[in-house]
Amino acid sequence: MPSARRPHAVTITDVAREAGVAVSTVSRALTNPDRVNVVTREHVQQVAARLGYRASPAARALGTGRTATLALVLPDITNPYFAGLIRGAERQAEATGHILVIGDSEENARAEARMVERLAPGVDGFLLGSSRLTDARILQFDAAMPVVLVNRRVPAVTSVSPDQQGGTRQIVEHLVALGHRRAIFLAGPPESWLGRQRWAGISSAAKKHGLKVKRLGPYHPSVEGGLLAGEAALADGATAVIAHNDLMAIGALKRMKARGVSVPGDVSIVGFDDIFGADFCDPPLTTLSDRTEQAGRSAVDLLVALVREQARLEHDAPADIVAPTQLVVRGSTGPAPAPPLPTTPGSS
Amino acid sequence: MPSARRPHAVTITDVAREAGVAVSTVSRALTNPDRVNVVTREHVQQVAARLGYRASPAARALGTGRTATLALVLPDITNPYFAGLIRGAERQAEATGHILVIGDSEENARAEARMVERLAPGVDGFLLGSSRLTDARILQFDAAMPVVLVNRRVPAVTSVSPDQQGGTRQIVEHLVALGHRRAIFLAGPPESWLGRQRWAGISSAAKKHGLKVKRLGPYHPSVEGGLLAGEAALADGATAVIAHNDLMAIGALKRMKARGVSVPGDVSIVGFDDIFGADFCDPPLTTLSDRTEQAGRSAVDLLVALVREQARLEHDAPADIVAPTQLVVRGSTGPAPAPPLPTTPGSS
DNA sequence: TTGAAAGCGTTACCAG
DNA sequence: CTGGTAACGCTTTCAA
Repeated sequence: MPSARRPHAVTITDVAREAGVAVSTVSRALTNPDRVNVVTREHVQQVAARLGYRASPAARALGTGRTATLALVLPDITNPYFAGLIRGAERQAEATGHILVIGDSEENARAEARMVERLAPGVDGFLLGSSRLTDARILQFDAAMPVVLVNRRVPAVTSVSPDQQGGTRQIVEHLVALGHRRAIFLAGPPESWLGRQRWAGISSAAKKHGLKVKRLGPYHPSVEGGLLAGEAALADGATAVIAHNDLMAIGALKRMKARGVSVPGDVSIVGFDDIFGADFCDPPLTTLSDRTEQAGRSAVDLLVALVREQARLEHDAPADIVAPTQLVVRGSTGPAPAPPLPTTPGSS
Repeated sequence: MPSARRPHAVTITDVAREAGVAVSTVSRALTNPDRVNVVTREHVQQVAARLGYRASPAARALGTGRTATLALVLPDITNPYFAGLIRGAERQAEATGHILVIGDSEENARAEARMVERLAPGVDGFLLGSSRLTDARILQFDAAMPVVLVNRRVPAVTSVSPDQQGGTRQIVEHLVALGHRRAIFLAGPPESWLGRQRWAGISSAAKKHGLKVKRLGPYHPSVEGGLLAGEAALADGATAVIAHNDLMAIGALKRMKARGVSVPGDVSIVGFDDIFGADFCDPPLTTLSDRTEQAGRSAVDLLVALVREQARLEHDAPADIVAPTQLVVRGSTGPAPAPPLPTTPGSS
């Protein structure tokens, strides 16, 4: 009794037999058309089409060592911020003849490393989005296989990241222009490189402009985290709040609303990412926008190039794309409120 | 000069040599542990671990005909509604030892079919989410490989779908209780089974409750589509609007706001899906909620079972999970406004 | 330009 | 319980 496996529908051998040529000729006619006589080639191609032949990816991978599959690993698939990245990556993967597999690390470095190791044998390379891994671990993976970082930069590793320096400067200048003198930065996970860049950029720009900024956190980079963070921000009493990302900003917004605090009357809020919803929350969110779909496409292109280079044992200098960011000013930021009369010290 | 392929790091042969046993024994020790003597097994496993052995998915797939890979195809990866489905599917895929590949059909039946055909040779089965294909095409795919439908039912095909009949009843009763007498349904794509169910359920419940409902559309199931749809709804003058999904509802909401129409003062709006953002738009959206992450998990479980059945040539009756839905009442629905004094006919 | 045949890494069958 | 050895389907030398 034959084993109950699903046989690969129609194989190259079927095509070869039907076309009256050797399998090697079929292989060539289909993958290296120029290495085959025109009439042979067309004949083979027709037969293949007629029979509905589809090459077995497994067999091809076994022979070539390449799977035509790319992996995209993210800390939180449900964060709308990543939707654009996923779509961009998926489209470009398809355009370059690749399949995209997806992995969620749940904001967890260990899970991310496990995911990479689990996926590694079956893919040609990795797109690591907002990786929570250490630089050392990333370098280690990068040494073993093609890796492109998105939203992260590590020396000597190919990457695509949004310009945080310019972005944070825009934010700070916007707030200063509105008369704010004290701001709070609600920090996300310490593992977030983008978060660290944001804090660094804000601190530096703030110093330059005489804005006092205090960092609170870390908080989980979600609406729930923003709820907590918003509470803490309220207690501090700054007139401007810069959240690690829009999810947190929206959470903070919710909390302000619940507490009867007017945004932007009493406090202004700024986020990062310009995610779905940032334009229709109440008030709409002022936020730093970047083109995630484009980043996804670029990242795939870079990764595909890396895979090819590896196959040829060549090595270009790693590319480092820094994509522009743009502050989208909406209703959540406004002029700083007039400072309250200072309470006499000791009168409490 | 050796070809520049990436060799599969450490193979079963390496392990066999190092452990002093045959490759077949290694294979068994690792995949059918009970078919091997305890001490041999443990020895082999240790050696494999020490060498960092990872089976080649390609080689395994070639031999067994199974890839341990599942595909999830969706009409729009960026619709937040699908985020939960993606996450649920991804988690359960991981839990069952599978890899999840993702495909976006861009609301296009032809693209969806192409995607399925493109992915088919490399996966064990398909999760078709909100498929835009015809029943006939789905049956055709289902005959050729394991398929689980999500958000769609087709006779004899395994599926997981939210209870639209109960859901639409809840919506209609809610509106009727608020005193609405005329409503508009803003339709999505005709290819959407869920959309057709929604219209059917609403019509039927409306008739029962004496609510007049008119259908407008079809519109693209996006915020942009909702903008257009909202305009049309305004022109019609009904007091309640039921949108194909939350994306459209939010678009309609935006348009109302822009037109100075009060929601829910002048018109109430109801959506479907309870997506991210439905709770913080202005006003928050009354919408029919379903558990997408759970649906994703269930769908993967069903698909894995199908794959196993196929391998054993067994065939259970196809499962049809209908998951409960729940109306989440928020600020976008309220009492119907008092009817305006009827204008005298002919006085225009 | 084409054919024959040697892998690629696993699994599964068949002996022993 | 274990070893040897065909497959699995394709690519890629190597010859002709």
